[in-house]
Amino acid sequence: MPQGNSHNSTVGRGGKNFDPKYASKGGSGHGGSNNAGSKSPGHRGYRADEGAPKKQRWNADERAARSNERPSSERPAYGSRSVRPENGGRTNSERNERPAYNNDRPRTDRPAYNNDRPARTERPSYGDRNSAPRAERPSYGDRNSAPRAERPSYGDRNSAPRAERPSYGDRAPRTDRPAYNNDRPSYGDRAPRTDRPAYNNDRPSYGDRSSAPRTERPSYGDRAPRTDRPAYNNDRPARTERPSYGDRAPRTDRPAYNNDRPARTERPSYGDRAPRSFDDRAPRRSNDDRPPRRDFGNDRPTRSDDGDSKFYPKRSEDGVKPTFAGGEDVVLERLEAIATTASDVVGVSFGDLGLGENIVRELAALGAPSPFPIQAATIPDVLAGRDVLGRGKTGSGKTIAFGAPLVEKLMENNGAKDRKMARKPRALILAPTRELALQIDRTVQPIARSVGLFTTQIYGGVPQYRQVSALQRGVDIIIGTAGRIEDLIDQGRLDLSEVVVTVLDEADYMCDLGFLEPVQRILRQTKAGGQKLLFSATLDKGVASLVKEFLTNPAVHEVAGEDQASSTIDHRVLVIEHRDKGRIIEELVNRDGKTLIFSRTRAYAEQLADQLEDAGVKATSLHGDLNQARRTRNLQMLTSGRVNVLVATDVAARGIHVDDIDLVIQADAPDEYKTYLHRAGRTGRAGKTGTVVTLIPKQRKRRMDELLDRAEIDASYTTATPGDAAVRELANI
DNA sequence: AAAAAAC
Repeated sequence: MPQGNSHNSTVGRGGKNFDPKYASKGGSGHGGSNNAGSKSPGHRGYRADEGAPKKQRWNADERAARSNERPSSERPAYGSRSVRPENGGRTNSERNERPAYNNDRPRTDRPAYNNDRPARTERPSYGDRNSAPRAERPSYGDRNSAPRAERPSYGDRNSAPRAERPSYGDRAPRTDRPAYNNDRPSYGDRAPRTDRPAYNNDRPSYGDRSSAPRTERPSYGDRAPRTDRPAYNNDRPARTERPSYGDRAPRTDRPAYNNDRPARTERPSYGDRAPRSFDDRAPRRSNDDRPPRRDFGNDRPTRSDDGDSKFYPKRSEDGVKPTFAGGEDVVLERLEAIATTASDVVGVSFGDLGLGENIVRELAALGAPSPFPIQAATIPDVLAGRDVLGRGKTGSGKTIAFGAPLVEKLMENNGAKDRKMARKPRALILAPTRELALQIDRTVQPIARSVGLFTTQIYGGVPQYRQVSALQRGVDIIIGTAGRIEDLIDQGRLDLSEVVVTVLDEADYMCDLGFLEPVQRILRQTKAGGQKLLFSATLDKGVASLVKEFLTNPAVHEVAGEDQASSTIDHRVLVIEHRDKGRIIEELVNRDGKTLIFSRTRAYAEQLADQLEDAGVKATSLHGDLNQARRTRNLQMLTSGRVNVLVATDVAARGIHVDDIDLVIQADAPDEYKTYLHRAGRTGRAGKTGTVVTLIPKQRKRRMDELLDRAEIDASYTTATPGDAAVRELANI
């Protein structure tokens, strides 16, 4: 625990929502010492007095107002930064937290209590499942909404606190802060241990922004090579060729690669290799990813052969080992068989696809009056009970593609009639991140409710008792993330034995190292022979192992003509000096639209958000070092438009939908082309236009070329320095 | 190497 990185920190912070923990930590915490510590010169929290005012700094309006009062000199980024770190966050968080602490307990408790009690009393009476449950569960269901509804009022935590503070004048802040101080100190001590480790890494670098870049670069230097290699490793294993080369060749080469670019320079000498790698790689990778797209027809045979091995289907493929061909064959064939085009869907309605009236009506209310291609392609097969693999580009409507037919199927299976208080869940939707799970529920819940079914979210970072009580009351559809689901299973509070439909969203990612095994364990808990639906914008052979173990004769669907050429996204690459990165980003975000910035690390995301705030830009961050309440809140701030800039790690790369993000900036280039595609897919959704700007140092051009090639993206390269017309032009998009 | 995912 002590070292649990993000989680611990997350939990710790989240603890505020959870009295026991919070108390325990606080108890363990060194309240008094904390204060002292925070005030010590060496501490970030030092200058607590100043820190308080600075916190308010976050609000641009307040800044402006205060600027008169305070010398601008106080705000120096440093001061604020130092403060923020302790808070575990930024000024925002601090502000939010204070209100949060005061409000949070009430909030968390109230929603729960409110929801539970009313619900409970109601339900009994509801013996009438239909009406009653609906009425009630809305409340449950609306746990989200309920809290939301409430929050609005709180809602305005930000504004409220703001308004209050001014009124408080100095004293209020003081009184509050003392309390905060207690927290901070506690964090101070704790933080240093858990959180700070991460921050420490950065800050040293931040401390001096100039230095920060420096520290990062070293990391890049190393990382870049490393990242590449892993990729290479993946491919190579796949390459049967190397085997022919003997194992050594790959090995020897890699060492060279390790040297990174030296290796690359060598490659030139390898002359052949690069081409090979490309040929091989591109084909294979493309096969893996692209094949789905292009290769369906062509490569399938090979793939089928290749696909045998669970983990290295691709690798073995070229090779000649078809031994395990079974699983992959299925995939390949399925892929070829079904490609839906937009024209195929013209005039087709959801009703035509087999969905009932209530669901169709609800979909229309959700803004989906008629099916998108991927939806038209998969819904009939899902309703027919088949296992389905679905690939539709980012923002193409995959959630409804599995969510709507899933609900329809549960309803058909006499779910409503058999419903009972303690019934076990019959459907499970797994997502890689909490935010995505929450987002999926926002779409699926209303659809389910329209036919009298209930959903609940099961994910970590929040107290579990509400989730558990919901399960005890009985729910039909579970939407969540792997960790908490396994946790509740282990506790005997969640039984998946009646789950007859399981969905893996971002299925290829769910097969990545670290996710695969938990997912396998969970799938094994579900009803044998149950229906499985795997969806992703980059669905590839990576799912072969799951397909082989859990799917039967799956139908593979994709949408024809959905390539990058038909995309509504404009891709740009800015070749810059690393030291200019911060300033260039500041210039790029100096615009009206919503901007999502991706960073490779949590620490840099945090630092960059702070930097932008210091530069007068309303920005916030989203990454795993934040507690869940703040994660949710910060994402909501972008959604609501309270801020126009969100700096995030790849936690936001997949699935997250925020309307009208028209610019995605990759402050750090991604390592994998799939990551690029998913990050880029946060813009240009549902046919809208968007721009993706990737910042790279010139020595990364080669890698970037390779990545874009694998992604089948054509991007323009521009060398840029701060103040360049090219940068201003992008900012004026 | 990073990130995510439970407490």
